Amino acid sequence: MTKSSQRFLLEDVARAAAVSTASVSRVLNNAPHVSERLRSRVQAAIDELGYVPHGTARALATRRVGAIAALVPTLDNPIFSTMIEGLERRLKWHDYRLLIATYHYDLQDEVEALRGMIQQGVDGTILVGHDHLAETLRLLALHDVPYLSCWHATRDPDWPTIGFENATPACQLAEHLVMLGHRDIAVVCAPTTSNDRARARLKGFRQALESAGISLAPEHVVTVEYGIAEGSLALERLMRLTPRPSAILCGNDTLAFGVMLAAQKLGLRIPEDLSVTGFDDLPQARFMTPALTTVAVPAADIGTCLADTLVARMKGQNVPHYQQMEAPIVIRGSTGPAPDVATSS
Amino acid sequence: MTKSSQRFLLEDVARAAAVSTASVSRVLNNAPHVSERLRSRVQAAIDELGYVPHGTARALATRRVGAIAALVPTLDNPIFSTMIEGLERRLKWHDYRLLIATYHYDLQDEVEALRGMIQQGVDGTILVGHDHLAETLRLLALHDVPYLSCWHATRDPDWPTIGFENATPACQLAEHLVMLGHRDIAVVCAPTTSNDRARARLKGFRQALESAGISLAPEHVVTVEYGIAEGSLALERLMRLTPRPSAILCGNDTLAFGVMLAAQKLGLRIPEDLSVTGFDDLPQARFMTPALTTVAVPAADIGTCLADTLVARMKGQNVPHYQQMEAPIVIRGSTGPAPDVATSS
DNA sequence: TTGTAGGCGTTATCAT
DNA sequence: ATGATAACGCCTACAA
Repeated sequence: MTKSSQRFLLEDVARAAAVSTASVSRVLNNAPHVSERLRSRVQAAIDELGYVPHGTARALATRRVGAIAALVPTLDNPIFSTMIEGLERRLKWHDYRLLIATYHYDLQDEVEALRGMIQQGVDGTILVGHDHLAETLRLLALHDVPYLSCWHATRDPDWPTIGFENATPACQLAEHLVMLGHRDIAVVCAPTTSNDRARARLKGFRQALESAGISLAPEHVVTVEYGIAEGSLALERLMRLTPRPSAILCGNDTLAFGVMLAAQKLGLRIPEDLSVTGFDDLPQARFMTPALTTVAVPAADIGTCLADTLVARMKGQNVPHYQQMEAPIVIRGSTGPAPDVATSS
Repeated sequence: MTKSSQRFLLEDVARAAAVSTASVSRVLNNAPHVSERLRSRVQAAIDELGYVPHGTARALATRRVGAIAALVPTLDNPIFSTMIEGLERRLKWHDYRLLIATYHYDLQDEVEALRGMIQQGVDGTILVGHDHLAETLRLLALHDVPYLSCWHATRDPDWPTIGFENATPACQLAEHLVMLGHRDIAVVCAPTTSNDRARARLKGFRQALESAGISLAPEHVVTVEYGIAEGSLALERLMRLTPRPSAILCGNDTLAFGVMLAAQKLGLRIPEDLSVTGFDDLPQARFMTPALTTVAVPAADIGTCLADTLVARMKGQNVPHYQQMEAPIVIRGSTGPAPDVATSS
């Protein structure tokens, strides 16, 4: 009934097996040059005592913790939790634990979180996107923590990354609308400060429209926080414009849901009166009525790939600095010919 | 250009400030009995060298890691990622890091994950639900790791918990349907093995119906995996029954979405031809057409409360063994009078 | 108030 | 192949 629930130490195992602590350690880490006789004797002692190695002590001696950190903007966006799922599963497979911190798009918070993780002791770090404070990079370098960024496609020597193009599919979505005859096109996007992905998508939209000779007026770009209700508000604002846009490009699926809802509430038919696009391809996108035209972001695959690549890098293996995954647009029922075209035909 | 990027140690700070390592340590942990003069001198040295304490070494000496583990079934269900969000934010506030592992409703996997966490060294653990293997409890006790369970309302001396009733609101939902005149009621639920929450909900449904004199025949209970498509399949199966059920109780919102979609596809109007209920109150529930009648699960609050309570417990404070939160039913448009009633009136 | 020295539980470098 | 023993980096009695 002692206060400290006497757990056993490596030393106890050594004593029980009548060998040295070094030998126990060797068995534990199945090092070479261990006789089968000794191994089994030690193993028996381990089993009998129910000995569990002390991770912290091991970490101190090894200078390897067995954990990596993931710093993500938020987990409330399913696209990130899906990525984390993939990451965690694969890390577990590699026998690494996952530490998580969120910073809600506040890059200073990201720095603090990173500082905490480094102090905690992590063997590697995953960051989202290309927008970070200089301090972030400095910390990473100072403590030479292996790291990887993701979700963007910027080739930057400072930022090894596993990502996808945000601008390109955004561009394709806009071209798709243009091809359908739309000329009055508006954009609903997430705040672009500290969010290169949102910026890249907006840039893609803009670029495609401009090469089609369509300029995106400031009042045609509405920036709102993430959320269904927010998307609805954005549409209501856009529908007060004259002429009304015939198509809405949304920065993500959730905003698109909000836009579609508001449209229905306004009596607008989709896609006959209004075309809508999203970005992410959340599970429900294909089930909406009509199904949402969007971009399929390989969230789970990115998570898996991040795990494999970071582990390889931590092992000192040479891994590609830049890995790009496909983020194809998927065209569904929420986009259709522009009303004018339909009418005038 | 040495291999090891010379980071500074506490010893270096001591030397730079011309004090003992003990003094530096005292400043670091702002212990009492430190003169202001010494403190500022040490602080200056710390700042100048950019010294960061070595968490692992500190953990070994202190026997306190500054991290807690959360073992959740999955992160692909938004209800859990929302809880994790709340948990992580609050833990950060308490200056704790969060380790995450998922076990996909495989309790043996949960044990393995827990073992990993304990070995890793965590100061506390969060578990979901009341269904666990005996080994889970044994590990927790053996290593006396403070722990908390959540999401259920079972009063069990072994399981301190912060949760809510699953059966009660399920019951209320069923009663609500009965009150609306429904007699042919079916249930679509998630697999109940290793999932006490799903079981409790099913039990609540069943209980309410039975006290209304309605028996839930086996073919009226369809069990499917989590997912929208799965919900749709379940409804298709149920609609082959004669007579067709006039109301569907779903184990969670996602299944309910699937059910509603399939219903629409079959030309059934909701709620005129079919009433549908969910459980969770995901963000989109209120935005569906019609809006979903469901149960509002306080996911984020649970996360916050878990953090506060676990931290208090780790500090040795006396905390309630059992905390219950409200999970009120919210009645919306997806439920309405039974067709027969409407017709016969 | 400040300093000295031993300990936290493993690993890893030497010998043997 | 196995065994001593010195790190690993910090905390904390205990001493001054």
